[in-house]
Amino acid sequence: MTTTKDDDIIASVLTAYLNEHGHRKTTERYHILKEVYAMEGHFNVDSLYILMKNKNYRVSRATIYNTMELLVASQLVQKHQFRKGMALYEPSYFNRQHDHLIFTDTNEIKEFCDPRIQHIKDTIEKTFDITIEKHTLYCYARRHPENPKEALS
Amino acid sequence: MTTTKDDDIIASVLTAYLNEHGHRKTTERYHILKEVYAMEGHFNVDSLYILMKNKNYRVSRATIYNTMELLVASQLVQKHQFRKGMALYEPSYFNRQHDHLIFTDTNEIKEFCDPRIQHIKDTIEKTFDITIEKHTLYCYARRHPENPKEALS
DNA sequence: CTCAATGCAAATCATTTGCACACCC
DNA sequence: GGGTGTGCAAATGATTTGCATTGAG
Repeated sequence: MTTTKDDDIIASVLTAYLNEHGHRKTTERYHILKEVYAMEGHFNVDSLYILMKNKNYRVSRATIYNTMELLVASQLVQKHQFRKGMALYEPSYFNRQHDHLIFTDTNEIKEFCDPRIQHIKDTIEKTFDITIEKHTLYCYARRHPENPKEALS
Repeated sequence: MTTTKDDDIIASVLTAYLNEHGHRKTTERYHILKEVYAMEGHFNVDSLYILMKNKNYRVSRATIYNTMELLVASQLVQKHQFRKGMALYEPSYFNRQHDHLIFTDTNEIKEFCDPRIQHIKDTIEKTFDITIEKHTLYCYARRHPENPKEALS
């Protein structure tokens, strides 16, 4: 959920990015950005495509794929590959850095923040003398264990 | 690199798993297991397939895919999706739990162990009252920064 | 003997690409 | 106007699936 003001902010972030990189400011790019930020939770390209088609936007999957790449590059969106198959995306401008807990049986995804991950990254950067550009920490769990008896022990 | 003794150990682990799950102990499964453990570093299905073809094994990609799934299920192998495209695998029986640092420009992959990741997992398990079955922590960095000047600052 | 497992080739499916047209600069 | 970006449809590529055949139990 974003307000009109929020929409203005993210649009200006995109504009800055497009200007800086000499890309055109097409209407499609702004439409996609708006709808991305209207999505709830994590979503895939196809669900966004269907949604926009239903709203009578004239848009193609190809353009959505292209635009998602720009949105990821401009830090407005994060892309995830939690499992095989399609990638999932999430708007990231108003959220602070978080990691993910994936329930493999219900497909639920929960987010968590733990400051210790940053400490680990700091150590790695010093150890290898590099700069970490991004990280992904995915924890996989199951809500309903295959063997309930084992789960109790 | 594995010794003959190591090969016996991993073969017996596979045997135990196949018995326990009522799967047949086919020669292909043991051949694939042996060659998997002879691979250096992380590898993909196709490189394993080519290698086995060159060694004159009669094997198909389909069988390798099926067998890799068994090897992952039996904890003998770990599967990774570091980037889009093909999955990478690594034998895991003789290695202790580690995480990965991926260099996006050189495709190099380094491993590291940090005990704090276990502490994070412990916290998540308590917070959500669940059992984490596995996790992946991938840190992405670049050896040769796009903008060397920025890298210095 | 029987049915799970194999090899092969065709099918799948998310994503990418080629191309003619549209519209941002 | 010129060329980047778009929509559409066809291509791609890793993985999966169907099916006739093989071989483990």
